[in-house]
Amino acid sequence: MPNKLKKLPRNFFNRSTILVAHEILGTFLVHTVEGEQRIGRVVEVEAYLGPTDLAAHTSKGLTHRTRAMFGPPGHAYVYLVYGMHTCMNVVTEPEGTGTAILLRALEPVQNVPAKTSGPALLCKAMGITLADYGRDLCGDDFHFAMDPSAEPISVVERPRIGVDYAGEWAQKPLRFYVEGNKYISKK
DNA sequence: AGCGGGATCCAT
DNA sequence: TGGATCCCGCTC
Repeated sequence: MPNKLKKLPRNFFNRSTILVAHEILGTFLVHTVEGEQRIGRVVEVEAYLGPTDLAAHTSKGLTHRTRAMFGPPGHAYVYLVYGMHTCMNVVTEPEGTGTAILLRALEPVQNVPAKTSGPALLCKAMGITLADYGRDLCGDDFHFAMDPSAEPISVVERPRIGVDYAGEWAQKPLRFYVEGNKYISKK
């Protein structure tokens, strides 16, 4: 268990997406579900760099679905994939930029009832659904927090998963994870 | 109005 | 390796 946690302010997210992707690793996602705090430590993420990034949903421009990803930083962009799974992103950079960070794996910390390795599995385990689309991530019941006394971590950079359709963008090292962590979704 | 595909997961 | 399963975005 971590020591005292300090909630991340909105300006944490209003910075370069790649920087935020690095720095969000090792922080804690806190979600209160039915009065109970579920906590998972972020160990794997991917950066999606906006309309020029052919792997990003915002490369199709502003649509009903991508509205939240073009919204202000520090909010949740949740979407449905393959007709049955939900994935969660954290919106970064100023409103209108269309950048976000996909959560790919958490390390269970507290009140986490199921597997958290994989973007859809972690949503299920943390109780995140499409109802959380566009939700503020700087509130009491849904936020990220850091342990100021935590040891530094080593970050591994790899190509993103499942974006082979994105041409040269598929090769860019925009997947980041905590080196050696047991809960990484894929090798 | 219809069609094809997807930032996944699990069983085979 | 393929099936589940449905919303989105594009085309007709």
